[in-house]
Amino acid sequence: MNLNIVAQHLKLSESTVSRALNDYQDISEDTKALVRKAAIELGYVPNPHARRLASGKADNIAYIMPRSDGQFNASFVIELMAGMAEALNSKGWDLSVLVPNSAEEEIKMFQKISRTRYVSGLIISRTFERDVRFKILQDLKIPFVSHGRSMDSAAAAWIDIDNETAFSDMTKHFIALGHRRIAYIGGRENHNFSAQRAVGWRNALKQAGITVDPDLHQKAELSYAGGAVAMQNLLMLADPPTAVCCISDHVAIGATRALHACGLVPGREVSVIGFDGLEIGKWLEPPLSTMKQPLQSTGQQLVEIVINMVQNGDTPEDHQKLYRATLVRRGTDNPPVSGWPKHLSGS
Amino acid sequence: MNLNIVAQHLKLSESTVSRALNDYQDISEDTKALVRKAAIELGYVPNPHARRLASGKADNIAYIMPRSDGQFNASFVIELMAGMAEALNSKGWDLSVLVPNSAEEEIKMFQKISRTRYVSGLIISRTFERDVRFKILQDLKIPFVSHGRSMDSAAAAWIDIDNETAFSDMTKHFIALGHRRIAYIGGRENHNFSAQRAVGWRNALKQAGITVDPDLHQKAELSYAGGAVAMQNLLMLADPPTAVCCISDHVAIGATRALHACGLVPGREVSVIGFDGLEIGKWLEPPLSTMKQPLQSTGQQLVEIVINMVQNGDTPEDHQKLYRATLVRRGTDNPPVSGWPKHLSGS
DNA sequence: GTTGACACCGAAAGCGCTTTCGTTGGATAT
DNA sequence: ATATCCAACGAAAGCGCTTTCGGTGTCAAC
Repeated sequence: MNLNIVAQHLKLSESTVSRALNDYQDISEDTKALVRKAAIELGYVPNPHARRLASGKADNIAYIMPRSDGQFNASFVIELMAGMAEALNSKGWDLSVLVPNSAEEEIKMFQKISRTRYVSGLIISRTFERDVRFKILQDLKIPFVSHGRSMDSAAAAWIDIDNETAFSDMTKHFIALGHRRIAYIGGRENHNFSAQRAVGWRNALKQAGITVDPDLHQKAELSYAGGAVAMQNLLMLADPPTAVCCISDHVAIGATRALHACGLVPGREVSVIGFDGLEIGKWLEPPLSTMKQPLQSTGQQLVEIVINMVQNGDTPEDHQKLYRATLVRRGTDNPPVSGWPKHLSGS
Repeated sequence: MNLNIVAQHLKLSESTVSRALNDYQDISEDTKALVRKAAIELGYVPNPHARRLASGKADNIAYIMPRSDGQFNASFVIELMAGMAEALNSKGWDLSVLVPNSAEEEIKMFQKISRTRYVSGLIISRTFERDVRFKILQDLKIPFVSHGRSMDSAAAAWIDIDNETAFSDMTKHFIALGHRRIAYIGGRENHNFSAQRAVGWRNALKQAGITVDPDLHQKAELSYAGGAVAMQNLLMLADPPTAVCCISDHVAIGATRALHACGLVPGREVSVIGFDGLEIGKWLEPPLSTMKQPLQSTGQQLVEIVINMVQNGDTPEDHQKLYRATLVRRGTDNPPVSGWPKHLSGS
């Protein structure tokens, strides 16, 4: 079942049928209708490879999936991909996933794409504070959009959440509840979002006239274990915090585990707020407070941006969007209690 | 940079270069070496679309990603996909993901694939007890492998865990700890694994001479909320269980939440074991006992099976593998305690 | 009646590769 | 010497589609 057969069946030429299906202007509406009808009846679907070879367009986009290293949030990625696949499918495009094992391998993938053009657009994520990929992709002239900014993303297209404001909001919320010793458990700061979130925390403290104690800034692995270790460090301080801002729900969960281990209750002696809005948080004891980012449609939007860049040659800079995260109070954010820290509360 | 240029550069014909790169037998080793060297130097990478059009082979695999409906385990899917992508990448194949919104849409995708052959093999998951997809894919002659069995998968290729044995093991473990009132929280049984796990639970009870109380068989949504509801139902029984087998870690987490809500401690009054071996379980209070399935390499194996079927025409039935899950004791599986259930323990 | 303009369609040349088949030359057998 | 065979390569026909270009036919305009 190919163009030729459809053409014969209609007693038209292949080229007419092709142009009719692609809605060219020099085909009459009557024949267009005829052709479309016949195509459906015969169950004709164009061969993508032939189409791509002839047109030189790949009509698919690739998503660089972050490697599963506990460093990221799986349900987040799934949600994102589902959004992408859906948006692409409605346009007849494909979604390929690439899973590089290392930064070098990722670059090699880019080069291969640039050679063969077998992928028309790219979506990257997990950006670093300084991220060479932006320059590389720009040099290779591969249309791409990033999920997350970078210091090198000024001329690129991206969607991101306003990390700084989010953690500023989170910290201000703690301050409003009456907290003064407010810690931040972040990542190792090579990831961009990690640095931004630290800034938000720090600024909110400064604005409230609270001195920033460097001991209260923990740098952890972005995992359950990392959160647990960081919280242990905080608890061992001479003057431990009464509230902790966590860079992710995973880290926050690890942190609450460490609290439990010391006989403390999250949200009582030490308040904790995570980030990501994972559903699992609802089902913990006590339920984890968090901040939620609107990722429902993020996947779709990423796709739409790339498609616009590929098809219409849109300027990347015109597609930069910042979203605001919202606080979800569930149970681990409360006013400070008396009797904690113990050594300060008298006998 | 295409075949033609490489050929001119070497003063050979296109066909010779092509066959040399594809390791045909009628090309001398000398020229093969020469061609390969030149290809690397010139940075030649064949155009996948042209290759696919000419050869009629797609050299890519599509994975039908389960829709994100809380019904499945996201990290599981990610892990699987990472394995697939890696295995495919080493062979130069691509991984596409398809996310159907409904069963009908999924069928349509199959039909499109069968028409255009733009995908050479398929990986499906989330099988139902009766699953029409097996017959459909066989009729359409699309090579595929399933992650999970079905009553209709006799002639198909699949990888699965031995659900029945796993839940039999789990139940026997509870019996060995001294439990007699052992409940099972499963799914609605249209999913195949759900039914199999129920059978394992039931058989283990029968073997131990314990009467199977239908009240102890809860059918829940496969989500946190579903687990919570099911546990509430169990707790309201006149004679509640002392141990609960849960179909998934998600359900188990919901169930423990319900226990906490009633002032009970998971692993004390009521023991709980989940299934999947999610890492999150380690970080709960108390840590959730579970059963772990070996999914490290499952993705890779799925891919290898499809590739073998596509390339060598392997018979599907020859690729059916059953894996055994192993118990991971963490904290919520303990012997029954006295004083529970209350009304049976006297005043 | 000739010219233009325009709407509509067909012919044909690719896109870059694979694969069949035919050709060549040299080695071997007779 | 002739016939036979095989290794090694080139020629050429596609794969199924897109896209440019040219060619009709029709109608209004001068």
